[in-house]
Amino acid sequence: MSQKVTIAEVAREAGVSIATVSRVLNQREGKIKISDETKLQVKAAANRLSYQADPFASALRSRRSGLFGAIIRDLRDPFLIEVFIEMQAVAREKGIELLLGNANFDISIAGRQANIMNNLWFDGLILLGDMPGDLSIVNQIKNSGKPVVAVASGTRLDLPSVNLDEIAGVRLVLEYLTSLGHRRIACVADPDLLGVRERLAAFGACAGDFNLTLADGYVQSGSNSQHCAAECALTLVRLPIPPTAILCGTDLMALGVIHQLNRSGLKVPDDFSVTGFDDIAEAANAFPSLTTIRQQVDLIAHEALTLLIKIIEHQPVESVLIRPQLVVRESCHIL
Amino acid sequence: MSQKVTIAEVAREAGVSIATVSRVLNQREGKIKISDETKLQVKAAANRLSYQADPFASALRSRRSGLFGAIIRDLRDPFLIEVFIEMQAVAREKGIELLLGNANFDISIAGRQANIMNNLWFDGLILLGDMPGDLSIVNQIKNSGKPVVAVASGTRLDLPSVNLDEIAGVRLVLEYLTSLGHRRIACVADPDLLGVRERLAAFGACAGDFNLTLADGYVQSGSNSQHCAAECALTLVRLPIPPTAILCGTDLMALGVIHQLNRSGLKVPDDFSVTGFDDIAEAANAFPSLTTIRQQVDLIAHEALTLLIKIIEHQPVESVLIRPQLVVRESCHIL
DNA sequence: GTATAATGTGTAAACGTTTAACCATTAAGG
DNA sequence: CCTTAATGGTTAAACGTTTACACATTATAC
Repeated sequence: MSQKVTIAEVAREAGVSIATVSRVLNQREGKIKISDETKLQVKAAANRLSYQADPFASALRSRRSGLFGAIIRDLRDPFLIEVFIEMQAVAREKGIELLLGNANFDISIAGRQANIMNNLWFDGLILLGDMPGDLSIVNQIKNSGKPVVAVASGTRLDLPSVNLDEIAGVRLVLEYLTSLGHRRIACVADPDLLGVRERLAAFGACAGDFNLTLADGYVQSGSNSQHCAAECALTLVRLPIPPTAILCGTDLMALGVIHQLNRSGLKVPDDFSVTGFDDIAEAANAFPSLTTIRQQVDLIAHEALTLLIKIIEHQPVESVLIRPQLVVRESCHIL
Repeated sequence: MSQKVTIAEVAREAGVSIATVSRVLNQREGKIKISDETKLQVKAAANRLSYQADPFASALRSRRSGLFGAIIRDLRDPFLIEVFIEMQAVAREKGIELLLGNANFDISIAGRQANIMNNLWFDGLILLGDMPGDLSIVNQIKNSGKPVVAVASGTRLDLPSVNLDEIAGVRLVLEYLTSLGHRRIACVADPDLLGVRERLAAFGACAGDFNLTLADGYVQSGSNSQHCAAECALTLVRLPIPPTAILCGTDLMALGVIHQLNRSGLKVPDDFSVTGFDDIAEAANAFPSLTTIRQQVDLIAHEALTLLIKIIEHQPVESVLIRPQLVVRESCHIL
């Protein structure tokens, strides 16, 4: 229950002025130098009194809070969570605190209002995962003038962004599957996710290049959950001419597909080859382990934060496209 | 890029004093009344200029930010995530913003420091899931004098808390399993989780009451993930006298066990009955769907926030124990 | 020996609110 | 008609920092 100790008391204790204390503790000695002796004195005093600068006063005066905020589309999405965790680590290294603001915030008007309020606390904002429908939220944020970068949000957002090169990713998968002899390749994806929608589009666009039969019903839509993916899988295997391989829009859906196939007594990869996207942690532990496209989470996190900091410092920036990697595991089989 | 519009400008626009604007916008007219006419005028002016109070100035003066922070043990834990999402919703209803502060924060000293810093932004703190090992962080938080409540953190924390009545939960499961004729019941759990540890203890304590054979190797430990649970399951089925039912410490582990059994060609519930704990979303969608103990997430969220607000208002508080519910689905079978 | 620069520190003015204390004006009470 | 109470405001003092500016002192140059 320690009473508030202010900078003034530290100053008195150290026998210097308030300004000096502030300068020492913030290491912000631009033109101004402070003797090592005083520095030590101040730090000692601050320690003795266990002084903690009041963040509100500090932020009010300096117009910066040292807080970044992430707005995540869906807290239940394991990939986005991985990215967030990594970002938090990277931010911490840089002396920034990354908080998770609104999550699942597309639910209501109330959510949007709160969202705006929220932003004011943050020096910068990260949009994680693509934002729902009408983009009005994104526009509000853009108009607020807060530095912001979009991560894994699809490329059509007109914001500095970090995204996977979706087309390259899809090409990697198709190259691999066709090299195994597959021609009847189906797709299970959630078209609500902008990034995934790009994957879908790429799938359609590349199909020709790889000589694929794109039969009716080969593109199954469902929302990004194991449950929905399972239903899509059922539909696919019941088609008159079922596919031999199933390309899934996310690992989460791929896992759902695999579970459903197992359940139906079908073997992966013997009867069906299955691929994912993202390379979440569970992908490696699944049975069979999942062949997938890895998004390098650490790279994404690093690029995003670097971008955001550049924006804050008014440096020129360019969006970055992350190169995908094919991770071959057990879920695909030669035809 | 709207320039900052201050309360002074709103006051001028509305033709009233700064104080009046503040009062109207905060609805904080304790003894003081404001005519409806002026209220309208002020609100209109604020709207016209799209005024947003500066949160730092406001917090500095009023000593309250309207921000609550949650510190979550593990962002990958689906149950904790559910609780957080629900809490955020409840908080929003009350005009509070709940941010997710440090997550997975047990990783390093650096994390701890940041953690402390962080707390200063918040009016109140929620500890979500139990905190790692040495409790030094918890103690620091306690000493900081910040209002705090612990949620799903086990009961030995000496903080106002909201917890499941673990013993009652275990009894429910055992009652159910024994009523189905099971006597050889094994347990798969992560003893690192305080709450789960209590479940384990309850299991041991109740075993006698239910006439159970608690053979060697019937208690398998692993960390709270599908992967580890799968390994535990393997060990169990290979025992000379394997159990007929497996009680899992969390749904996550139960799912891991089920997947592993499926994989090994064993049938759930025909060959083994399996139960979970928590009732996460996936429990209902699993195959077979999971019989489990439901923790009422909405109730937990509501109680936690109510508790925290009471503490902030210096009202007397008592920890609450949530009554568990048995949810019977398909994963158990009569012996 | 004066002019100029470098170094280290203090003074005081912000930052944009909230809120205690005060002050008119009108209504009610005797 | 004077006093008291209620109503609807205003004024100005915080809140605890950061930081532009001024100011000594000492070092360096010429």
